[in-house]
Amino acid sequence: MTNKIKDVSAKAGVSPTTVSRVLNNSKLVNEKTKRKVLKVIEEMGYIPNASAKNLRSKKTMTIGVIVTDILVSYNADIIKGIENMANSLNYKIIICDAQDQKEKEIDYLNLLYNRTIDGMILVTSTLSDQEIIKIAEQGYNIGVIGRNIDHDLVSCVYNDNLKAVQEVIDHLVQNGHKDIAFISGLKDAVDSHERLEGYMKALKRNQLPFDPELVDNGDFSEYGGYEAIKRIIQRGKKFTAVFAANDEMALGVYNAFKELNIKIPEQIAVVGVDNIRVCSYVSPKLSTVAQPKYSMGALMTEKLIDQMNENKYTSSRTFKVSSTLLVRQSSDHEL
Amino acid sequence: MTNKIKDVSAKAGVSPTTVSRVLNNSKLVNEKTKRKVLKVIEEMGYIPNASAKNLRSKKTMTIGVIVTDILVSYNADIIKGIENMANSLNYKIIICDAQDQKEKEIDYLNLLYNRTIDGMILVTSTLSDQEIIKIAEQGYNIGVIGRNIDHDLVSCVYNDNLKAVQEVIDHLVQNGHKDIAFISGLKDAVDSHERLEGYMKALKRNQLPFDPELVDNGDFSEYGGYEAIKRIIQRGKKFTAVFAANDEMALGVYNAFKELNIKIPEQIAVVGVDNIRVCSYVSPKLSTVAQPKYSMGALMTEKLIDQMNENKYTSSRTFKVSSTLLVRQSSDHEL
DNA sequence: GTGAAAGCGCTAACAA
DNA sequence: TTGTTAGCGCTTTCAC
Repeated sequence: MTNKIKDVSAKAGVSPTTVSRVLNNSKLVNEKTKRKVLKVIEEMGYIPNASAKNLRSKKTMTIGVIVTDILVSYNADIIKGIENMANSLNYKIIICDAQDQKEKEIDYLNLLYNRTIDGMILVTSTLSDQEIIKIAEQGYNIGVIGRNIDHDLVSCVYNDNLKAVQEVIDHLVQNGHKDIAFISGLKDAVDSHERLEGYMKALKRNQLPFDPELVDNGDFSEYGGYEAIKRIIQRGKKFTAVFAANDEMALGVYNAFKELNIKIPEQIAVVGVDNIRVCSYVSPKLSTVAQPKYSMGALMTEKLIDQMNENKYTSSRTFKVSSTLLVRQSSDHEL
Repeated sequence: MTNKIKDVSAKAGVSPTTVSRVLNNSKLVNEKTKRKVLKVIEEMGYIPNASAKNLRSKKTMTIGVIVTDILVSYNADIIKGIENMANSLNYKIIICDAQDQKEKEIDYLNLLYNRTIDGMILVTSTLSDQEIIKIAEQGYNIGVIGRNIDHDLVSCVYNDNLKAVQEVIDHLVQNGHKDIAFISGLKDAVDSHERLEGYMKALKRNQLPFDPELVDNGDFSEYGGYEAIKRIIQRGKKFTAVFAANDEMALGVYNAFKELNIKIPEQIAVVGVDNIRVCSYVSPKLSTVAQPKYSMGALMTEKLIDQMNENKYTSSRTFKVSSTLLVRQSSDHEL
């Protein structure tokens, strides 16, 4: 069988504890002893058993990440940020693809309960604030990306949706647009509420009326955006710009206008959110709001690990990050 | 503290062993006893400790996945296939983003050695065949996606590159092309060799001469493709079609021809490989070779888990999958 | 069908 | 600075 600490300690003429101390970089060990032990470890090709260590130390140095769908590039960018930061702090990550099923999401939380992982990061979860708070109050380390939950035990990194939306509307108004349609996301998504709120506030600030007939919901998919804009068009109201709550739906809007032979941006301006890769490849290039996804993942991870190790209440567990409006061809035209 | 098996067994009036049997669906337990134990578990909200279980049973039900870069959609698709299959077989996956660094890749293999994971899947690894075989011979479960390693202990799922390339060349020849440039990938990538070989074979089969001046290497990036095609153009040879070893490089080819005001597909045909999402959004839509990425990931996972549990030599650990040529606008024009 | 005893390989607590 | 002892919580014998 493989070597154990006992084998190393016997060969090095020290106790298992000393070997353990060397392995864990404890200062409580003489430099000379350390070198001797290290040499034996090298010679024997000894590798510590992680399961035994986990059991005894009650830590696994692993963080779980639940995402709705790995393939969505928004999530992939965040995962990259999480993985990189985790790795640099000696943590591993377990990826959980919930496939848009709340049931699966709840299932994955077992990794937290059965101590497979030390903490969990939820990327745009479908769990309610209350459900998440309850988990945190049971003593589990949990963080959420994309939403602000007001609780000392839940770390959050989220976006300043209001500011982002206002920036978009201001930009469109500056280009002479007065009738701006808005395609919101799923009705019960937190982001959707905030963005709709931002839309209304921004209209007011620009002294423009709010017309509910110019608003509809999509499901964040390309086809959902296509259908939503079709519904808005059918209502017969005039509008010269469309703001979609994400890029996928904005692409659906492109499809609808292509069918109708309406030119973007000459006849209609379109702006999305997320800055997915396709934005720069479609014609015309799609204006969008870019979120610092990688940084959001990295920041969340740093804070969660901090929380796990400090294990104390800090008042600032919540981080609001800003996004950037990228004006491309699809909205770069003055009326 | 949290409940342990002992607490459950005491309350249920049975031995810890029996509780363990219930937990693991052993048949060696009376239906009545089982129900009783289950009821107590439910009441106490008992959750087994995974670390203890891992230590004792010498399994973690976890598979590691090393990818060069999560953000590359080719990898993301494969990961999705792996995650889904693993999950359905009750396994978890740990994602390792090697960020194109061989050093990091080697580092991650420690997860295998220290028993954090039961097996490892390499997605287009930079390790040599010999290095991988050595790991397998040490008794670790390892599988590779994207390459065929001829060894009983290494599971492989890879693509029939030769056939794919021949299909592309045949398609171009059918459309009247006789001078077909080829942009290969990194010189030392296995895929590159195979695709170049396929290119030469296909030319021969169509009785076309092979001109090395129509071949160049890129680094699989968009800009790499741009530079490669520029070099080929500068040599002054005539050609009417370009086959790039992946879509990113094909996009670089688009950029070069746009600069030169040369029309695709009227003046030049372009075909890529991978079927990344952007293909369908650029103008003209890019013809490409689609690999069954999701299935490759799923298949690999199924086979690796099989291998881990059967723990016996099987002669067929190697699976060749076929790809599909998707003819879109960029090559849909007869000369 | 059930249980008692042993121990997976490590580290924490305490003692020296 | 080092070592001894005692378990972490589970499953695996082996016995009944």
